[in-house]
Amino acid sequence: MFSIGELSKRTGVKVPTIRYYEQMGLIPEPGRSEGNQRRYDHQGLDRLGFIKHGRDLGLPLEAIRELIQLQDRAGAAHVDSHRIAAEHLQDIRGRIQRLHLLEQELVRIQASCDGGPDHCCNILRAFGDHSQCAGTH
Amino acid sequence: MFSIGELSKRTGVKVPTIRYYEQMGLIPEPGRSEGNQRRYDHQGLDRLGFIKHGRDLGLPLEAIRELIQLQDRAGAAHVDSHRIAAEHLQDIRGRIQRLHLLEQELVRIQASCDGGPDHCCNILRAFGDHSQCAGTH
DNA sequence: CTTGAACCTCTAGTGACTAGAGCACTTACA
DNA sequence: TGTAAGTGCTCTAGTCACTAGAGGTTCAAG
Repeated sequence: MFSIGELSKRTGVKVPTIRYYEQMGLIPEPGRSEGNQRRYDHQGLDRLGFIKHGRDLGLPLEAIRELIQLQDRAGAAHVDSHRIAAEHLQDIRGRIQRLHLLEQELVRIQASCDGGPDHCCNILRAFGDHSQCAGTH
Repeated sequence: MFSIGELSKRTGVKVPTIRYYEQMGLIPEPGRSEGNQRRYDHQGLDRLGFIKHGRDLGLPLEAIRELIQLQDRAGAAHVDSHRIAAEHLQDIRGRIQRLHLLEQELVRIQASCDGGPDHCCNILRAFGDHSQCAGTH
């Protein structure tokens, strides 16, 4: 049995965040000490570790909540967990693509001014002028 | 002179968002009709277009606010606007890199189950188990 | 027994909007 | 000139995933 601070240290999740997860119903309310302080065991540690990993992977809390419910009733878990993973993968690939477009765009904006001291900088104009952009965004 | 709805149509920025930008001080308070409705001209259109483009590029409103202030006092704009662009480019490249790591990670998680009907799916375990991950996140 | 760190609850703030309530105004047509 | 639809107004509250702070209590080491 250990305190919320200890749990925080072991998982890397900040103390207020742990309380927030509890409030959101993502982790069950733990037992308490005589003085009303939270006391956790390895189960709490596992659950929080699962959430942490999901968050690090960029899953929204709602998706994590779904996965947790799947764990609890393991029967139908198969198809759904694949779906969640696939959806998220698609989402991430879309985000990567969009960021690549933005990268190109910013490179173009930077190139619109060579940075020389006597040069009239039109980087601001480039920021404002969408019509110069190659892609859509 | 045109209404907020017309401005919204021309820029692709939603009406409540325009009002929000005004509230945040990103666009000046426009003139009003006799009945107290906002009336815009091409200046308002340009300003909002600038903000829209910046947002599409992923700049936070604070960075856009900086750029707008640079436009107003054009002297020192040079160095600062380059700095803002460079910072943002760095940020975007970092995000792309992190997303690539997550992509690999999700592919690995998906591969941990071949999806066959008799297969014991451990995709949930893979989600929970950070120790299997290649990279840090 | 004392001290200081860690804990408690509660409220409010972040960014960038979005949604809704409950009204007022504008505009096109009869 | 009347009216109805559409658009506009302000204000408040909600979103997500936390984070910060106030003001008080408990725990653990010396």
